[in-house]
Amino acid sequence: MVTVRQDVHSTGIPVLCQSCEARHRGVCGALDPDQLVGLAKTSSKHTIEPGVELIGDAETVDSYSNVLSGVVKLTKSLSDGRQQIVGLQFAPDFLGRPFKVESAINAEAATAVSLCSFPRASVERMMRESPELEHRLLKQTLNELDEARDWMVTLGRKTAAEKVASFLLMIARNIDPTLDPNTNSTSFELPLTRADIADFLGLTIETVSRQLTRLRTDSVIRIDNNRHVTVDSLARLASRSGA
Amino acid sequence: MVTVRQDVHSTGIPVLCQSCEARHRGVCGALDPDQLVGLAKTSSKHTIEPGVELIGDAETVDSYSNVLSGVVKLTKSLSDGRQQIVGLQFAPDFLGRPFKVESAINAEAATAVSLCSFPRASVERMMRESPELEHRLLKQTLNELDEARDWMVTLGRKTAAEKVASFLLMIARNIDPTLDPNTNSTSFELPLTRADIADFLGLTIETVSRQLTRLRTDSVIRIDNNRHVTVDSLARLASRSGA
DNA sequence: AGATGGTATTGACCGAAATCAAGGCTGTCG
DNA sequence: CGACAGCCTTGATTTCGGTCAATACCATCT
Repeated sequence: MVTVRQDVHSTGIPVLCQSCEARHRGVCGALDPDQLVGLAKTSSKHTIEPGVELIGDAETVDSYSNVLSGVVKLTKSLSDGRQQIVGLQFAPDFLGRPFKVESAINAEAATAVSLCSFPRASVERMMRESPELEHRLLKQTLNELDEARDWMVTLGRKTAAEKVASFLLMIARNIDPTLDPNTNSTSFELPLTRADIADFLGLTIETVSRQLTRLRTDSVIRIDNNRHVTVDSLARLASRSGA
Repeated sequence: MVTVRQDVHSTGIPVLCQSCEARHRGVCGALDPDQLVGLAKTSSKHTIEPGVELIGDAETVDSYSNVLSGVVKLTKSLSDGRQQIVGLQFAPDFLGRPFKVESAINAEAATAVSLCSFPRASVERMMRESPELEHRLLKQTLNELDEARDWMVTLGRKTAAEKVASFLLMIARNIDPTLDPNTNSTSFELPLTRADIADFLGLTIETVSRQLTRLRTDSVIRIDNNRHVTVDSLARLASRSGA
């Protein structure tokens, strides 16, 4: 028998499913205790290795998930193999496309990822019963739309140097949402390889590499082990991001 | 006293507000008759000239609108003036960003546009009362997100020639939603200038012009008066769009 | 008609990023 | 250990699209 714990997470978000004692804002926060018991019964926690495909292009999607930790990349491809990353999902984002059985996009773990998944049917039933859940989904979707449009500007109008700087800033802000623009130093692990960054920015790996070395030789950032980035001057990084 | 007519439009969409006897799917279809009377009282129809700004960057938005006819372009700009069109709204799209007072984007009439507008407060009240309305908004938002992500692929990974071909196909499909891929000929008025197309595709006007002349000299399309496009071979256009 | 202004086309040239190619670093496995 | 595979960096060269500049087209107004 599954029981539901109702602790409060340090972020203030209720910890709801026993199967995933972690922040869970995307879905659970909108439900009442009875619904939560039902949801907890059908939910399951997964840990996924980097590179594993979560949702294949043109596959039918039979579950929805909350991202509990790690980064998931959403990609689209042209028939000849050219690829574009169209979104990154960080915890506690919701993963899945309501009202459509077929997915036109690919979801893949960029880092190690832990997920809490629910069967499609449970989520859709609960959406019908609980307007508050749909309201939250609408809010997340509107945020994702804003982000997508911001990246359209980056893709369409920024130079390679500006793209890379914008990317680093975006990652820094997502890893540490409390980051304020006045601090001048921060550091984080890059969740993406050079190839992923290139696919995200519409560039080649060589160009990404060259721009990163340029930021390095100009002492804006340092990079250890290809992954660990230290930003020495957030202001200088921002000034190179094309506003 | 305002009365509400409840005819059915030729598209099957109910015609609801007296002030805008036209298709109106975005908002009104989700409301019950009582709500509609309330909405009709506060709604107002506007006709807007090409080039007029509807929502300014960083302005507060105090109304929501349905696009009844024409095309609205949504743009974002960098501080140095570089501009990117991040979306086009065709009838019967809904215009406005719920849950946010400030708009980060600019909306401008690309063609002559007619709108049916509602005060922010009416729409938000009705959203609270009517889950069905929120449901429709969620669906439209998800569709816009899909479109935005499709364009991210175009912006990031397609060549200039593919971008222009993709653009023409997208316009053709929006102007005539019943267009099936087997017909080989269609024609329409371009709703955007060369400058707008360039801003949409992340190119310059010169490049857009050159690609259009190339399609013309290759007899894929014809153009009259800079605006009226006839596609002679939809299949050949599609084969140049990069899939 | 001629003048004006907005919009589109065309050509010559240039430069940023792609492509091609070589080599370095790190970790794993025989 | 050495060989191998992945990932990243760096350099040389090419190319696609941008920039600059001239011209054309068309509508409107005098």
